Amino acid sequence: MSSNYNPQSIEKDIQDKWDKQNKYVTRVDERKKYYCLSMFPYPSGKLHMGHVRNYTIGDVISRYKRMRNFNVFQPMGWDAFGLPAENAAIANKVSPKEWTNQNIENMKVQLQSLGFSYDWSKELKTCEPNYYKWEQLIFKKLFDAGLVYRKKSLVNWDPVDETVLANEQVIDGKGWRSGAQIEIKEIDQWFIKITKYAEELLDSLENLDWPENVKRMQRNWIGKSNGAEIKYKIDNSKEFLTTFSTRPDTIFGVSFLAISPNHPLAVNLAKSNKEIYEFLEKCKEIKAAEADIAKADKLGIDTNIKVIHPLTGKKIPVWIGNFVLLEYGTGVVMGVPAHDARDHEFATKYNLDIKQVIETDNNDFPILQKGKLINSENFNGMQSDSASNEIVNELTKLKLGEELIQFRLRDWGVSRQRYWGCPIPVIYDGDVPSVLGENDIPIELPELEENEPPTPLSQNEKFLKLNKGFRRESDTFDTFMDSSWYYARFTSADNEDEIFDEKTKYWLPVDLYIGGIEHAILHLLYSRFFHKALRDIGLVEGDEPFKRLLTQGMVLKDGAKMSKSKGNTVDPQPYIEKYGADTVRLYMMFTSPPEQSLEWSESSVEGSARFLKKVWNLISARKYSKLDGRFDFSKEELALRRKSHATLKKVENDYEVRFSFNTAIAAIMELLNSIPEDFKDSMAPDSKKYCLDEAILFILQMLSPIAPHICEYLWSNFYGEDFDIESSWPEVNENLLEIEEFELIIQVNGKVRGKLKVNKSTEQEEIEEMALNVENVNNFIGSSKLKKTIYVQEKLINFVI
RNA sequence: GGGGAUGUGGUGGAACUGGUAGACACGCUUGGCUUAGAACCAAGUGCCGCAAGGCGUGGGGGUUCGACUCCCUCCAUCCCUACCA
Repeated sequence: MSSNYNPQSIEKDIQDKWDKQNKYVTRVDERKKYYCLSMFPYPSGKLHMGHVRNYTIGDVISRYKRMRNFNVFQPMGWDAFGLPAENAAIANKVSPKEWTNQNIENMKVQLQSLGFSYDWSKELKTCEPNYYKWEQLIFKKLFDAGLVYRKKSLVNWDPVDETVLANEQVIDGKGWRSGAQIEIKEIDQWFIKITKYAEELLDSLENLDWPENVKRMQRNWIGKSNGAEIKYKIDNSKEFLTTFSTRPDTIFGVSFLAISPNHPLAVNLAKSNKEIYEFLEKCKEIKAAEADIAKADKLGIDTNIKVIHPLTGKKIPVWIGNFVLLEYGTGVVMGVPAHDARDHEFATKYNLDIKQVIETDNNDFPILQKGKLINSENFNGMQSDSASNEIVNELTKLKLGEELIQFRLRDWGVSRQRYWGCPIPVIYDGDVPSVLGENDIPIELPELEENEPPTPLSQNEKFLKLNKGFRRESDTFDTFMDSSWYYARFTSADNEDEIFDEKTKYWLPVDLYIGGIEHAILHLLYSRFFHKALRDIGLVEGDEPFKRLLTQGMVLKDGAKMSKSKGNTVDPQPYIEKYGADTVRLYMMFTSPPEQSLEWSESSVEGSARFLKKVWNLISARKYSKLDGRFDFSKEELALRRKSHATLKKVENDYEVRFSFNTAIAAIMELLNSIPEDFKDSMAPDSKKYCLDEAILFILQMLSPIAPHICEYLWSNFYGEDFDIESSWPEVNENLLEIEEFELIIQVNGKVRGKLKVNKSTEQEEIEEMALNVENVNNFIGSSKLKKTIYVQEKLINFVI
């Protein structure tokens, strides 16, 4: 007699068995490899449902691929450096290291209790010298390759705490702890030349098997634009102001130039002009995040400097505008109020000229579309595109401009003024930096004393001070550095002597990368760049790190992304304890398709638990009958077999092509529901038993990637221990899928008025006649004349009257 | 401000290529079982309507024999915006 389904005990047993067998420790072998990677977590404390969703998707695919005889590598590790550890350290008086390691321990136990088939022998933590020494080596190699440089750049400065703040730590322009008005400050920082790879990063998106929306976001972010550089001579000076514009055709509509508050000219003017000085001070109160700058009121101040228009020779005023970014283009914008929305807003506010130079029917400024030029001297009557060419030619002749391709993408600033990060391996002799090489690394992060709060390394004299007046670099790396190459290090994480090895060659690239859509741009772009740079310094092969990408939608709680810092996380633990890991996994996969964002709700967890119970009740007390399948099956028996095979076909497609786990589960539920009662009777004839056995085997195999514990348990009980469910996948018998009848939908004027079972071999004429004779259809057509009849093969017929 | 998504019953969602809207679940209703409850089983369940039928995929408009699906427009929500990860 069967006992009740008790997930807690069987899950523990099955997991112990896997452990004992080292089942998921992976080795290079002759099978086809499949590297399935889920984005490693920041160890924030506990798992939340967003993690569970992400990691269940990865595990389902890994397990499925294993059943299809792939050599699957699925590692897991920790993105262990970062700001929250420092915050926690200050709040709770534990060192960032201790806090992080404790969190890792907790989260690892949770991951293991969910039964994810990770190869833990390759676990890595980015906060260990063992990992970051290689990052320091990479930095040295990038430096030697000419990809690293230093330049001044802006940070949010808290004048009270005397620290640099992350954008997240600035709330309404105030420091989150001190409450002080922040100010934008310029400091020296390290940059990596990602822009050198802009063109390649753009071009090689083409062939990636990534979701179109992610590719689109990356394309827009890189932002290649064709335009021209145009020089405006400063009146009464030999200097020029250079602008970049994608619309040189509107050059006759320029009525002002706007320069960034951080532009050297503006900074210079502020030294002798009190009003400008005050304006710049005011601009410093807006935090250095693009969204904040863009949303701030557009403010400007006239510098009283004029420039000479390169084609008309007219004098044009130069303004300072708080919306102009120094980092993008030249930090100077040519203002064309009639044909640019932002310029229009600015000009209206400050009463600057608005001059129309493109003809349109209505004069609703701004007019953004291209068209025929007016008010443009010799260029009147030309169309925008050819006018742009002609104008650029003219400017080139005058040596006042030239055609230019510009990218929106900016170089990557990797300096952070923090404690809990990878030290940048540099020492200074006075102001002169040298990047340390292989023999001098790792530069280890200094340990903190008991109860010592973490302060930026710049305040740690013991660490900074070296012999003979040398000093260490006090900045640490952006944590995006850590996560930009971990996918490669996983393959050789057990190798202490080399950064990468033979295994790296075997496993890379990642065949499927799974993670949150919020990483669509930064993390994924930095990793793609790193891979190309690592390739060019001879450390890896191939052009791209991630062959295929699956971006899961966010798990929301109270309408916002679930995250520790927002304090709206939902811990899976109580659910695992109440229902078991299989139910939690099943529920997360069933409740919505992976790419969609999902508002957390537990309302139907019960349904998932109920389904597994049904599976248990059907199978736990049965044994496989070992029949050979040579029967003359009845219609009913064939129907069940057809359902089994059709479900298998659908599930294969859902797992492999569509990543649509909710529909796969629904199909398996349907199959289970469709088994007639009399097939389950112990006295049922062998032919029925055979069909039932087939359905049971299929259900267990199809479900096991999602609910591996219960399926493995039931499988060995039903089928026997000698054959592992993980090394088996059934085959679809296409012959069984053939049907001789189909249901015809009959429409009148596009509305369904009847249905009819029709034999597949029936001719169209006969079908029309049969359809017209259906009583309800006849009622609707009555004596009306048929205008048109549309027949869709084996599907539908529509009579238009 | 810019970029990317999403919007379907009371709820999560399905409809894969323009062809039956609401699969599969949750919830709810009724009945069975039970001393009672839980669990389980059976039937029903988009809305309006006694019915015939009509209406219905965020709002408005369009293309089509036919639109959740394509086009235009508006609205709402979420994510990213280079120092949260």
